[in-house]
Amino acid sequence: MAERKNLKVLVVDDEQDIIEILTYNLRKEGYEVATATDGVEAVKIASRFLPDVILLDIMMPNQDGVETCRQIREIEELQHAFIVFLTARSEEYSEVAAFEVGADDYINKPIKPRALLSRIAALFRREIKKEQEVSKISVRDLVIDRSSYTINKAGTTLVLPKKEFELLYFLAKNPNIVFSRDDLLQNIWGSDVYVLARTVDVHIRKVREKIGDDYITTVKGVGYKFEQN
Amino acid sequence: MAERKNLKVLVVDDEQDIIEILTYNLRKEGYEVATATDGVEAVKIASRFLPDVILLDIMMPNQDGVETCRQIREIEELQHAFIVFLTARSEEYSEVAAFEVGADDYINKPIKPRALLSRIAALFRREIKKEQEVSKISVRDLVIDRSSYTINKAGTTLVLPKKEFELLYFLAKNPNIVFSRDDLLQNIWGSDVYVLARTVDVHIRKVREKIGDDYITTVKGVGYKFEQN
DNA sequence: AATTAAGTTAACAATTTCTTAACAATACCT
DNA sequence: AGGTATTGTTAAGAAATTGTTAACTTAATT
Repeated sequence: MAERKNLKVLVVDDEQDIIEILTYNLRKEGYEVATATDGVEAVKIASRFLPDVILLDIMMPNQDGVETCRQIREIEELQHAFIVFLTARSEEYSEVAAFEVGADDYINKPIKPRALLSRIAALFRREIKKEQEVSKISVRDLVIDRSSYTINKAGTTLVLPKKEFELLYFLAKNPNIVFSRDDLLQNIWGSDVYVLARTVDVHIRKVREKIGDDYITTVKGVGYKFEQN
Repeated sequence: MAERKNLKVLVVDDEQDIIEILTYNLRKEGYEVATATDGVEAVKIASRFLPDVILLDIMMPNQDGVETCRQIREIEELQHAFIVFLTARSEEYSEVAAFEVGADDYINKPIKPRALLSRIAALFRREIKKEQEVSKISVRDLVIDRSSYTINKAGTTLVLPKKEFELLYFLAKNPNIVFSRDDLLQNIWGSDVYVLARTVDVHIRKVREKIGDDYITTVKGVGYKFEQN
């Protein structure tokens, strides 16, 4: 997995084992890694290492993750670093506080390396997408507006429920490309949601009901696609 | 859910109940399943069964999951098998050790069959995508586009059913090479599908009907080929 | 807490695609 | 040319996939 230009990750955890596993896996994927074993050290190192991602254990001696996060956010150059909290399932006390101080994501231990990596990768992808993502797209006679979750078709305005909107938006954004139901689930529902593939069909049906049958076509045995013309 | 070519899963757990539930669900999804009730047996069976996925209980009599995992990883042919640990929430002693010995994922009991299945499916999706090839090929006046599942011929767009599309795609990708009906069945239908060889003829006929007779030629007594010029 | 909306699942219907079998047509061989 | 093997073609029905509806579950809202 090359292609990445030297992204830097700072791992902060008081357990040496966890540091080792994460470091090992991240390096294997081509990330540059630094580590810290408590909050105070973390702030110190972060300010010099300038990581793109910070994996931060919540429960730590000396200074906990929430406070550490707050301090990191005050550092100018780390304003845009991704901060991901690591936490044991039980200690949910901080869940809310975590986001309040500016965390970007939240991962429960036990940590699954693959899941973690794919989530980190996703953070960057999201970032890239945000830059390119237009809130409004026009295809054929539809104007799909992300900011209001509405579809404008020939003067009339439709409001779609979230999933239906996302589905239409995703397909319309990638016209003429067939997506399998699993692809759609991955992209719209996310990788950690387990719903039946046929759920997609129901949403497709509802979208068609609202915008008409001739936008989304079925490729039997494969999936669905949005027809450009 | 077809589409999968005989993926093999080895289930290792000392509780008969769990084995049965998992086996039942996996078989229903079309996986080939073998089972073992302790670590020693697991290694023995794994080395002959050569599973693609190994679901491994951590707490087992005789030899625990971590040690078993280590031994399995030493077997050359199982280097790339996915190993997923199953564990009761409480016993987190092994969390770290598990990944150290090369586990790929980690699932807490009680196991929700659906989540498990979708996770296993996800493991393979990643693999399969890698193998995916060029999505667009141009031969003569045809453009065969895998991403939209369409054929473009001199400005007009043709939509072929899946098998016909795959057949044309395969032949066009390897022009001027004669394939026997069995070759085509192997490559397009897969190695575990048993249909009569003459089924190919029918599909060839339909493809010819749609794109014209002068692309695919018959080599009597041998098979079919796509004519480059 | 009750009500409403959204999302998911399950069941059945409708449709399309695939496969088979039968017969016709064609090429190949002696 | 006649016989044989192979392929072309068609149509019927099997199998697989998708459409559609309604019941149910979950989440949001009042």
